[in-house]
Amino acid sequence: MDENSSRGGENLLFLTDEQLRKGIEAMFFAYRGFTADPDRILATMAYGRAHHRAIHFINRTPGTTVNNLLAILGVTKQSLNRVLRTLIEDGLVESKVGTRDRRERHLFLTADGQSLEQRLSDAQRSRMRAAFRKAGPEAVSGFRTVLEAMMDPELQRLYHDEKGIR
Amino acid sequence: MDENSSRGGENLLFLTDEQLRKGIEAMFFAYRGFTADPDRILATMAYGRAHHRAIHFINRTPGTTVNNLLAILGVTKQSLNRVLRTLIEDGLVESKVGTRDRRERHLFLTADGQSLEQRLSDAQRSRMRAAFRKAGPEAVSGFRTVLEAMMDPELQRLYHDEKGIR
DNA sequence: CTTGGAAAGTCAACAAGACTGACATATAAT
DNA sequence: ATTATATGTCAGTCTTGTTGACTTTCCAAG
Repeated sequence: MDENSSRGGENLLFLTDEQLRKGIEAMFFAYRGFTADPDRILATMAYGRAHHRAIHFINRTPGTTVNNLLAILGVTKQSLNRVLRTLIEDGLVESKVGTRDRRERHLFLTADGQSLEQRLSDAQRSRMRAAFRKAGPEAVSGFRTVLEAMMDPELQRLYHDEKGIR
Repeated sequence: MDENSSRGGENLLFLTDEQLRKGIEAMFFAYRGFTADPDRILATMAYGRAHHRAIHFINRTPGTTVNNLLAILGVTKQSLNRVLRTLIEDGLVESKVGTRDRRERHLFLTADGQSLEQRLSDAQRSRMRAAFRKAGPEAVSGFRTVLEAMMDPELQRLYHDEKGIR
């Protein structure tokens, strides 16, 4: 595939360092926007981004185990445990001992947890919806394609795992 | 899954909650990949992501002032100062008193600073180059379009500001 | 049945990197 | 001379990550 064939030496088409730098800064600035809205909500309570992430993936995959969550979030169990403990204490998350394997804890959002999840993801979704609308379906498809290609292979799998339970 | 059904009258096209959730997770997983390579390099020295960001934007806009950098990075001056101080002490960044306005400090990378910038951005660029190659020019264009639409308007301006000095 | 090891949780110590608030200094602008 | 701006610094707090050591529970292989 010579989409970037070097005709005459250095014709890299769209892959100049300048274009790549632009892509890098796009990621940096866009990620700020991406997290800004939920961050504002979280700042009003004793929670941070780590709590949001845990809540998001428990909501996506109810009954997921702590180990599953660790793989998805990519943090240590001590770090996740601190977050989960506060969420459980505050009644947003419920931890149920596994039936098949009683060592495992299965995690669920309570009604309160679901309500916070809604508030947070509504804020995040509405920004993304606006961006998707403005950009159009073609652009959205490209957005998803590039982001997926940028993930580590292991995370690519987790990204596709519809319900995260294997 | 009635993805594109218009319930009631709202034509949501491709913007189902499921599609938006997928976009949100794509951002989350891709950002991990995006930072993974420079993070590995930085972990071997006494620097972190904050140093990388400062170095990146000083390299992009040599002679930029502390205030410019503050606006771009979106942190407090105390936080930035801690980072800049170590970079200056370690001889990676040079701070020059402004000629027009002697209150201002203009920031430059030293040779050592440029060399570290190269190492870091080479790592980051090579991942992005691979992702761009794999995805193709159409997708890259869409990627940039969506990310830009996701930024805060103020950051959109900084993103376009070619050399960051106004 | 015993034991090895996996899963989960706990405690402690620590660091990066963000924050606020208060204050100092030099310089520019009015 | 006064006020405003740009920068730097000290002190304290918070979230979120880390490592290391240890315990409890419990499945499964010997």
